[in-house]
Amino acid sequence: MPSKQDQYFSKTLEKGLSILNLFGRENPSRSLTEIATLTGINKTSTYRLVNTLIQLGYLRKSLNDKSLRLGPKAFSMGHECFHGFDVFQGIKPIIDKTFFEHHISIDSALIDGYKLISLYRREMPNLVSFHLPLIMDELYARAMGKIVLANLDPAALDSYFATLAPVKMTPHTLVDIEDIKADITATKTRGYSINHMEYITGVISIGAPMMNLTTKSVVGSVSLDFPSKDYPLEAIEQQYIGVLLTLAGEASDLITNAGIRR
Amino acid sequence: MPSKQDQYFSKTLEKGLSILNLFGRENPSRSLTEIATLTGINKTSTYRLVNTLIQLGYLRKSLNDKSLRLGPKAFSMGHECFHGFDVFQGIKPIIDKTFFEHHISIDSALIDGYKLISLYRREMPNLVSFHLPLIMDELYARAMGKIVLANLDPAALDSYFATLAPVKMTPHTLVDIEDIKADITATKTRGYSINHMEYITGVISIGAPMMNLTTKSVVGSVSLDFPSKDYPLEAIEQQYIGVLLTLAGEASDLITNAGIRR
DNA sequence: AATGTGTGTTACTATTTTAGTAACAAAAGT
DNA sequence: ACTTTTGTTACTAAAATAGTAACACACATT
Repeated sequence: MPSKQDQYFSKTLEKGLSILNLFGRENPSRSLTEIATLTGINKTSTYRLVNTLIQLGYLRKSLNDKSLRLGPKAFSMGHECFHGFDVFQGIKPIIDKTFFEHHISIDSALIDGYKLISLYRREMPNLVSFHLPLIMDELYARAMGKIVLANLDPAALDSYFATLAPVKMTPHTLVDIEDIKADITATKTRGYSINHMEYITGVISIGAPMMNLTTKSVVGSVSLDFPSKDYPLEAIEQQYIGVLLTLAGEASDLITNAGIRR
Repeated sequence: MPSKQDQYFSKTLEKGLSILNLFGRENPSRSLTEIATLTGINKTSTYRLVNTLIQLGYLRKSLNDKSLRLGPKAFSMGHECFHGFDVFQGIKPIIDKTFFEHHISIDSALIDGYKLISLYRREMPNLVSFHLPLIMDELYARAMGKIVLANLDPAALDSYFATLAPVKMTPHTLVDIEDIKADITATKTRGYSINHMEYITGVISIGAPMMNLTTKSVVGSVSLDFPSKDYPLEAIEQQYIGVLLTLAGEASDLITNAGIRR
């Protein structure tokens, strides 16, 4: 008898994908028992699913036949899923236009859980060329993260703070939970977020949300990034808030038309 | 009773992944029936799997609730699978080293079926900046493709030719099947492949295989690319075959150590 | 407005697959 | 040599999927 919950939902597929999602740049290699405990799937089923992924080329065993790693098929599928994502193609011209018009560094990202996935970015040479991670955890310390937090519903925000352990990355990073909460509240009323060298010394950013205008929920954000030595915060706020909000509006239109939800 | 074939293989997961693989840059949008016919999965099961992928965020429905597209979760997983693939990280320094030592354009790719997936590339400014596709179908017209074909076992090569419909991309492109077969044979005895403006006018390339030295099977290839106006073919062959084969050897070592198979 | 066609969705069970326990083998660590 | 851990296999109850068929809905044609 099928589960009453949802007959038209495949738990097996969900489990298989959850296994694949355990692998990434931070975790290139995992063992079978590790996978079983992390996913909560029993060992036999884990073995079956992992074996399937191996046979299909999504995973492979290391030479010593122990640890598992991503296989070439995962690489090629990743390729396609990344470049085939139409929003990625759609946001390019929007960001490029603003980039060439105003000559400022721009970044954009989508939410996945409590992480931000870098969508597309353009960088000016005047910015300290920082190798930004493509997956960002530190929502509390980044303009793109703050504006997302400010637009989450209270329940989601609470569960974010429940497990948050802030790390001081620069002298300006806020690490006290109450300070961060106050900052988020201020961000909410302000309508855009400010990151004053809290993530990288010498970089000031302002962020605005990408909203799905139909569901009225935040699905990502955009930011403008400036070298602090050439751009004092006051000057940025005077000159670039309009640019930021226009850009965010265009991005939100794209998101809404594409029907992206969280 | 479980299937006698393999109790430790999940067909459901295989089907779910095959659905996800139908999407990509060439095919950003598909319908349910299209998916069902392409995969050969019956409509109900397709519906279940697609529904699962939607609920998990890997797919989404367009606004008119008809066609399906990749979702943000596919994008983020793609990201991770792409950048988390250790061979991608491993080949970078190898190619970079050769690039800075010899100042030539270099490309590398892995096989997936009868396609080449671009792995990592460095390009010199002197090369006509061609936006190469990241997934390459025209194996017969590219140096990286030819050397792969030359190293396939006869059966695989036959099935490649069985469905091949060559397209003339430049005046030099070989489109007669017999010509192509002869070229592959010549490539095999030569040990490296030559592409003399068959893919892009003005670009000459030489290619060598990335081999898994344990299984003695080809898993990808590397190529050196030159602008034909500065580099006649003879000069390239005199000067760069050694560089190419050294590079291919290093790449093969990497592949073998990583245990990449086809 | 009526009709037909295609597409997505749901209902219903036979059939197949998966979960879970347990046992075993092979490494790895002590 | 012994213990512990990790991967693999056997077995069957329990659960999920496949397949058929019917239905609803939109769109196009008449």
